[in-house]
Amino acid sequence: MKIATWNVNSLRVRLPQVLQWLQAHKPDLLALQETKLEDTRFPEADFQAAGYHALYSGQKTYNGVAILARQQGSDRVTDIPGLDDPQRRVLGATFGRLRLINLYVPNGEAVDSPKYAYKLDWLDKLTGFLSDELARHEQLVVVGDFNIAPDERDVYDPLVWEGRVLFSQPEREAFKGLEALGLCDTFRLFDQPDGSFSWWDYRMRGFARNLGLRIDHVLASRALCDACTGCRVDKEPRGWERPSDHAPVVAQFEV
DNA sequence: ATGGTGGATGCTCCA
Repeated sequence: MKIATWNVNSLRVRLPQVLQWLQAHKPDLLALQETKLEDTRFPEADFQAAGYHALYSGQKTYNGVAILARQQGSDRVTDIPGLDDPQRRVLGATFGRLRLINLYVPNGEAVDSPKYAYKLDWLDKLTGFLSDELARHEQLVVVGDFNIAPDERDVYDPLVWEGRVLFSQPEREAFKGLEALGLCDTFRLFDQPDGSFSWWDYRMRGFARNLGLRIDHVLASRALCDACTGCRVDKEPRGWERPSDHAPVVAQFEV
């Protein structure tokens, strides 16, 4: 089972790239974030033609999540229980025995912003939700744009980023709280090249200089961590013409 | 010098 996550920053713009990537890598599941499309505008027929079922929870202009899957999904969920949030950032579904939760965690803007408080509250509610999901599903995978770089290796310059949004201690503690539930960061189960990132700012030639952060993750329950045979960032699409600012992260499971 | 770049929207917000 190959599972991937990719913040596409507008599916309208990136649709040809997503279709090309699907053809090349043939994942069983691909989770997308920042589709920025209302559900009525979702290009379902294009994905059907490529051999994928689509689940989506979108909104105009901002946010929006989707799951492309080789098999049909069931038990779709689009909200964190107890969190009344019009922003479309959550999409979960069950595929066979495997439960997938796709997240677009709030960015937070800056540590002194109201959006940062919203982010921390969102992560707190998420933790409760995922605790329940873990109790229900032995095979749970939680993927997406977490907008958190978990440790020093995940930022190009830890000193520059210390205390800043995406790398602040409360955010990293929230990430550790997810790990404490029994979710592992599959990327760190394997040796990785230094300077492995999943997002590079469009500005200041960030990608060309590898000034990036690793904020897109594939977390898995214990049973699936034991069955994980690899996890890597596919930097290639970030180098394409008119790219998303994020690269796909791909994990392989022997299930 | 609070920049710089990209996406969607529509005289600006979000990342």
